[in-house]
Amino acid sequence: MDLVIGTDLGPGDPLPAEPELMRALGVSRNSVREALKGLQALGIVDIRHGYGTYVGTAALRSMAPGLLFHSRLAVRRSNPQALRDIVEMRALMESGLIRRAAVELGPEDIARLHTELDALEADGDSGRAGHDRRFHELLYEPLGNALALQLIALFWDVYRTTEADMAKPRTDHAQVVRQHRQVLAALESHDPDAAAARIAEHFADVTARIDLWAGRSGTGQG
Amino acid sequence: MDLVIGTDLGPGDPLPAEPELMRALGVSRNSVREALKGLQALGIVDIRHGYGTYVGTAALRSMAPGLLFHSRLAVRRSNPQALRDIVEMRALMESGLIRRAAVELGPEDIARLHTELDALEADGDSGRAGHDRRFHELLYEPLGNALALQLIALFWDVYRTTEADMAKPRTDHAQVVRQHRQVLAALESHDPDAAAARIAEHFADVTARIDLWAGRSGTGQG
DNA sequence: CGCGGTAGGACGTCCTACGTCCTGTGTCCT
DNA sequence: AGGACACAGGACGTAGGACGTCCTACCGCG
Repeated sequence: MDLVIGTDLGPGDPLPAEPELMRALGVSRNSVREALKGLQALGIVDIRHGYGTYVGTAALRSMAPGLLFHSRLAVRRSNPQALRDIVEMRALMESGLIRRAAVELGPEDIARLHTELDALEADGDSGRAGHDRRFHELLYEPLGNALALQLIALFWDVYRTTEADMAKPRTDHAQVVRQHRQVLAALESHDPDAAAARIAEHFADVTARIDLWAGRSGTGQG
Repeated sequence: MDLVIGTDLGPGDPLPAEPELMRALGVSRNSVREALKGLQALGIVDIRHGYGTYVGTAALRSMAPGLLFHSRLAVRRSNPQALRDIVEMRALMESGLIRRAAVELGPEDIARLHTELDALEADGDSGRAGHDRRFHELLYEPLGNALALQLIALFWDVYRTTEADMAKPRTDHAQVVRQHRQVLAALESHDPDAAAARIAEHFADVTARIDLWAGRSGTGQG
């Protein structure tokens, strides 16, 4: 890490090859590779077979496996708290950001959201995940906070994957579409409070679904 | 990861030794070690020299290096946006959580916060970081959201370390103490709105300090 | 001019050997 | 008998070499 920062390399730039790192750092190739493997896991470098090693660009996608692992472990032990925590963080972040979105989003942003929402409604339950995720992305993309985008995407992925591990009550597709439309309506009227309230409702439903699962499958406390 | 989840291991439990993993997975020790090194970076396993390998407990501390790396890289290139993003996320999370804290914290929690704040004031600028961090931890520890605690601690660490990289305007110690006391007062009167407002003020100051740095040292946009 | 084969670089995997750290056991000294 | 030290064993850490796979670039051939 210090080497990259010290040599003025930027995201996407190629790192020295393994043999050169061996000489530069005075260690064997095994150690170099293990270090790179660790950095790769953290998203600091991007290793491409037969091509080279490059400075990474996305910091947070890399922690999805770690978070996912612990969540799955918790769910596997019938402890719903990890899922509740994730949903609470999503609710906190989105409730705050949606206020900015209500103020800052322009007509073309709104139009894109309408398009995505129509696609979500049309696709039915099959292709649902993709459009739902994309909708939440489009909500906050114009705000210019790359970290927020990555965090929300991260938690979305972790939640969705973990959810798949548990035999959960089916989601009401029509209800999801309706809630999203209400959020969009609040955005169009540039009403931060209403938008935040709608988002809060959405997440309250999600939490309720987790409680339902916890009640019939787990201990309720782990 | 699948092996751990599949064999009903929990956090803290020991993993099979490297030779056994070689046999179980049918790969060489190098590959086993590189895989473990990646999992270690993600906080999924905890490797202890001469002792053994264990299932990890803290999921998020592991992504500090990655986030830290990208933030330092951004600051080094005079791009303050990464820092602004981090502070905005802290503000979003803490503003939301502080409302729950205002309602749920008991007298003994408040007492602990007073103690920590006194220590912060007494220590002056030298030991400041530790007490400031601990204060924010104590605020949200009773809420039972382990993920939130880890995220806040993570962002706190990343922000503090990155801040150290830039020649920044000094923080007004007395002002920090005063702001924290105001937050605590709002908590004692169980007033969520006031607490959230005080926290928002605190973070507004932090953001202002970043803008000051950006204005005199960077491009303002990278 | 276009296509396919070939050479080189870079990462992926494997094997072997030795070093370091920790623990448990056994012996020796007190 | 009790405690300190030495030793052996297990587990992770590091090193060096060899070969395989993937990708790119170059060159000859049609």
